[in-house]
Amino acid sequence: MKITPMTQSLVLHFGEMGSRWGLNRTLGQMYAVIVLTEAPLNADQISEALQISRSNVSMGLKELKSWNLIKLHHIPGDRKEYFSAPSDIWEIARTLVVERRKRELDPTLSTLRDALMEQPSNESDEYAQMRVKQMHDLMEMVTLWSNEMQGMSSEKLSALLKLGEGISKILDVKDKLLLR
Amino acid sequence: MKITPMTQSLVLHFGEMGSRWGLNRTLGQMYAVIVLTEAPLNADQISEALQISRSNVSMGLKELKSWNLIKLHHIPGDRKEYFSAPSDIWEIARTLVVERRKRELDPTLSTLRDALMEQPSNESDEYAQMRVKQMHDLMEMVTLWSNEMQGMSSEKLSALLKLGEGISKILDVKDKLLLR
DNA sequence: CTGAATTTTCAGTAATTTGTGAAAATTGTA
DNA sequence: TACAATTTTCACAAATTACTGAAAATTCAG
Repeated sequence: MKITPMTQSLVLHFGEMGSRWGLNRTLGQMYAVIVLTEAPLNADQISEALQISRSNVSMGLKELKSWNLIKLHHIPGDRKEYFSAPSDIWEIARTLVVERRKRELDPTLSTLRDALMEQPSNESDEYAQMRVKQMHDLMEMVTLWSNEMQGMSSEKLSALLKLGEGISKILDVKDKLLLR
Repeated sequence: MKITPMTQSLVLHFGEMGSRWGLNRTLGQMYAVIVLTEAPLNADQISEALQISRSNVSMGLKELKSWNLIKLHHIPGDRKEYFSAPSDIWEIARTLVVERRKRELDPTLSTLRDALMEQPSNESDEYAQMRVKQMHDLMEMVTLWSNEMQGMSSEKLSALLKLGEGISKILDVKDKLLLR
């Protein structure tokens, strides 16, 4: 598959960013080309578009699947598998947040809980445990939000984000409002 | 500096997670030991506690400084520099969000803007540009939030996060409330 | 200003991560 | 079931990233 110069430069950029996003260069490039192309693509097309080996594409797809970021299609009369990204960008964002939470927060939350169960052996352990408690509570709240987000419709999510600076005002009046 | 078993296991865990957090193993370990220790530490103490070279610590501190994650102290009569983490965990979280946004979103936002300025050369470019527009708008909203967060007090931030599932309800009644 | 203490830099090496081709496994159709 | 098409796995190679010790630079007390 040929790729337009515009897509090409976006793909390169997403490759660069991929590493900063917990993925890696190839994964970033692969997802870019999938997101930016309307028709579902098969592994060979991706391999050709990005000039990477077929086996590398296979591994990349495996990982994108584990992130729930791609949809699988079958084209009648064609044995190949075709892949596309969700058409709703909010769905992609929601998935990214949830999956990153699973990878970045959940394991730590569990380690922090373990540390809280331990008996502090001295003063410095007591301090450490106090810090652990703070981190734990904060991360638990973030987890709650991420769960909340998971269940929100794209419309609602969009409305929430659009609040932007309005959020501060809302916080100020929230108590009054909810008491009615 | 000796390190208690409890701190030790937390440090190891944060090392593992470090890589998932856009830092790296050593950076994760370094920040863990700094956050979990009450007294500010100097480079030699960190080097000893983590069993890594003095030069590695120097490079790590440089990076932690660039993330605005550590505070510098001087102890009278001692020429060494001492480092600590903010005592307010919310401040740490706020800084992390802002710095990650700088690294993960800002460069992409600018690339997306560039792509939007270009003249689509054909139908597939038109589709790509439509996707770019969606991503751009979404990321811009997230940026707005991150800026908002930057200016929020720890108390307010905490209150906001505590809303948790309440956020949905608030969204539902927001229009009514703000119209009064 | 001198020089000892301290921090930073950097070139080389070590460790880790990523990518490939070939072979194995799987899939689906005839 | 047989077999060709397709996908996956995996051992090795390539590329990238992280770590070290030695040397250079900086800092500051006297």
